[in-house]
Amino acid sequence: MELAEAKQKFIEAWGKLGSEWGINRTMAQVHALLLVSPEALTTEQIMDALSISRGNANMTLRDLIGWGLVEKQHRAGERKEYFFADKDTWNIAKQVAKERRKRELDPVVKILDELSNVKGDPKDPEYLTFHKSVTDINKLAKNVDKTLDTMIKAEESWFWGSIVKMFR
Amino acid sequence: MELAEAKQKFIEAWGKLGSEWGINRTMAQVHALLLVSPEALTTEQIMDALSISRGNANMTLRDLIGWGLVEKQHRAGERKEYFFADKDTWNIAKQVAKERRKRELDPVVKILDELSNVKGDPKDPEYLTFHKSVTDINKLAKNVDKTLDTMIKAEESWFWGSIVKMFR
DNA sequence: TCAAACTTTCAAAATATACTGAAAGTTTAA
DNA sequence: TTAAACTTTCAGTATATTTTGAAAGTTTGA
Repeated sequence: MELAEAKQKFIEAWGKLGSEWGINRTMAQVHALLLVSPEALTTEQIMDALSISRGNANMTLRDLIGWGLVEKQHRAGERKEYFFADKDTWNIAKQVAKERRKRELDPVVKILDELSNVKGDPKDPEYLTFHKSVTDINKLAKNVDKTLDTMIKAEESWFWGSIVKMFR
Repeated sequence: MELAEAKQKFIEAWGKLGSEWGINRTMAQVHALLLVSPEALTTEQIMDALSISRGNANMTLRDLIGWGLVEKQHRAGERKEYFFADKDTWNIAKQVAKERRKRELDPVVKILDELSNVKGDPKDPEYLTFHKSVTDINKLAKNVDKTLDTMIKAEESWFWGSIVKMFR
């Protein structure tokens, strides 16, 4: 397989996985493109490589910066902005975990906490089932939350070392 | 807060979380509705509770059964089918992990394996960056894969016990 | 065998999401 | 201060996803 073809496949696969997990396909593709680029790229280059419009490229890059996955680079004597992706897989994973926890998991945990406190007739099966499901899911969500928090604060070596040993 | 209102909030929250993570909102809502129902429900009851069409209810229930989260119940002397959700949070988490691994993660790992083997000029920075990113992500994906596999095979007590102790 | 009771299918419609491109905005250097 | 070089915005458009609902299919009991 040619390198160019392989890059294309990588970009497609990453875009597909992203979209299946609720991340905009184009955003995942731009990220993939930057991941396989040794040099920082300009908006123009990204537009060309992925056949997307200037507006789309601009918004997507802004989002990626917001996720902490990409950064702008300025070069002396140049007006253009260059974009560069952090290539460290562990940083990427941590960053994604951190953002999704904050944006999506934490708000739900907040609601589940409220709903866990709803009082009702302890003889009413409707209430009992509601209460049990909500508190059980709350416990699970809090566990996931705590796990992600630990992961975010952890050192890379911890992940590649101890978790692998543990899970077997 | 009234029980009815609380149920509604739970259904909404679960639907929102689902859609943010690439799961059809209606599917997550039907699941939530069944989770808080002590008794199995008919298609009609689900249609009414969530204001969805018969077709949608039917397809969504079929999907939920496909995910292993819901099962059909038949009652003696009745033509109607009843639907019931497994209420065990641990089973739900395992089931979702299992399906998403199979449907979405494994296919990507397969592609990454192929791309890891693409050969190129070891002096070409384009190749080197591509190769490093792909192999690094492949390692991470395999780790996640292995972790999920262990989780799927693990006992509930293991999860609630040792993982909680570990992450702190 | 019939028809009532129920389930499934899927083309068309509705809705939600993503993208475009041109205009407006900003920065820089002469 | 001007204008070229570049970035940002967002209303309108396009695309993708989800939902509807009526027709077709199936099952059951008389």
